Amino acid sequence: MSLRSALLALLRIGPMSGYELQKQFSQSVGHVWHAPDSQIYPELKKMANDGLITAEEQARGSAGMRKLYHVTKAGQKAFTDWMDKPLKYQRTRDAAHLKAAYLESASDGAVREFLESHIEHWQNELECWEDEIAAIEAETSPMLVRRLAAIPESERTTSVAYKRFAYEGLADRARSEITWARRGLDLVRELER
Amino acid sequence: MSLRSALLALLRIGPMSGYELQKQFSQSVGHVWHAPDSQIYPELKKMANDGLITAEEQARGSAGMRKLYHVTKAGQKAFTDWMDKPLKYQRTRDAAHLKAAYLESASDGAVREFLESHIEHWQNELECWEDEIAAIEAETSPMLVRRLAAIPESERTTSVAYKRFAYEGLADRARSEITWARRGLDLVRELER
DNA sequence: TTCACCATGTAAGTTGTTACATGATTCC
DNA sequence: GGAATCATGTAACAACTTACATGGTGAA
Repeated sequence: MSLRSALLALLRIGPMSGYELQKQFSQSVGHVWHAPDSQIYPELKKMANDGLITAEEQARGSAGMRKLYHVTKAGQKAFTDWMDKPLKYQRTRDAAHLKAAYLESASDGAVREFLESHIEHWQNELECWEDEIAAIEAETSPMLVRRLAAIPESERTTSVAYKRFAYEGLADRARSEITWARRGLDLVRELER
Repeated sequence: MSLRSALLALLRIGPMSGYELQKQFSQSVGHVWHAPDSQIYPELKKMANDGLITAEEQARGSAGMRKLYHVTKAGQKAFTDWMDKPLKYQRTRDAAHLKAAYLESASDGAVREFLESHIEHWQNELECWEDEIAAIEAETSPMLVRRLAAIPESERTTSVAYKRFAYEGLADRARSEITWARRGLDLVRELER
């Protein structure tokens, strides 16, 4: 259901094609909720079937085609319903921490490599999110600018504040993972003695 | 592949039935990697087919039955291979932060409820993990005790240290989520003015 | 003309969710 | 005799992954 909500959230900014949505999912929103194109196109079709969006078919050139999706009233409602109803939390499934619990069974080099690549992974994530925060603050994020233009002035502060808040949470998480893995490297050194 | 590795990790402690494994997945390991029984039983069958484990059938009473699963050499290898090869990180899919980014579209009460239930959720998780850490330190965790009895003394410190390290990472994450959501509640108050 | 980008998908397989389904044993 | 717990699954569905498959447009 979250993919659907993420798509609705983007389409509420303005009508978009599957391709444009897909671009967003490989950039901005994609850093919060990832989805490949092979999931996006079928989902859009299903959403159109369910009446949440409508496809406006446009010709491009002589033979090219594209479908611009618009959110319907039912779609708006589906989105605000999702916003207003409590989130269902998934039970934990954390491969890195599962592996960490059995690190005594890994070969010497593998432990260090694991921790170092954990740091690298989360440092990349952190960078993405810090860039997003910077773009939000500077209001250079194209989607945010479009969204802000479409809503009354009174809501703009709130909108920016929550977006920033969301990405800060993700950045916090990344920092926490990095700190943890660094402590792991200290632990390895300690255990070696 | 992580479910398989988690099952192998447990079975390396000693032969167990599907039922016992399932119990572990609803307690200790289940707090790191969740799996329902409907996933465990078929996976055990597949693992037996793949030669990673063997089932020892035991009668209980007159008509009762149970299968004790043992790890084979191939299973041992599969586990250490998983330990030694780098983890593939899943791309981010975080419903709570996705929702947070669009909180300006939620009704007034829903924002607070969302943040409060986020805190509640992560406080529950934190409690589980802190209990696990306490059990690891006191060496009262039955699985850990069994494992420690089966390995040479020299490895015991390492084994305990990594287990503790893993759960501390999860606890850190929970704390980070709680701090974030609390900051969110502050933000709501600020925006109300 | 060729390359980057626009544009839209299908297909097969794996993993995970939710609900259903059944029966034995042990302890009180 | 009844409840908790032991014990093992199936079925239908939803979500996600990986790989494949195709063709148009626009600019250098």
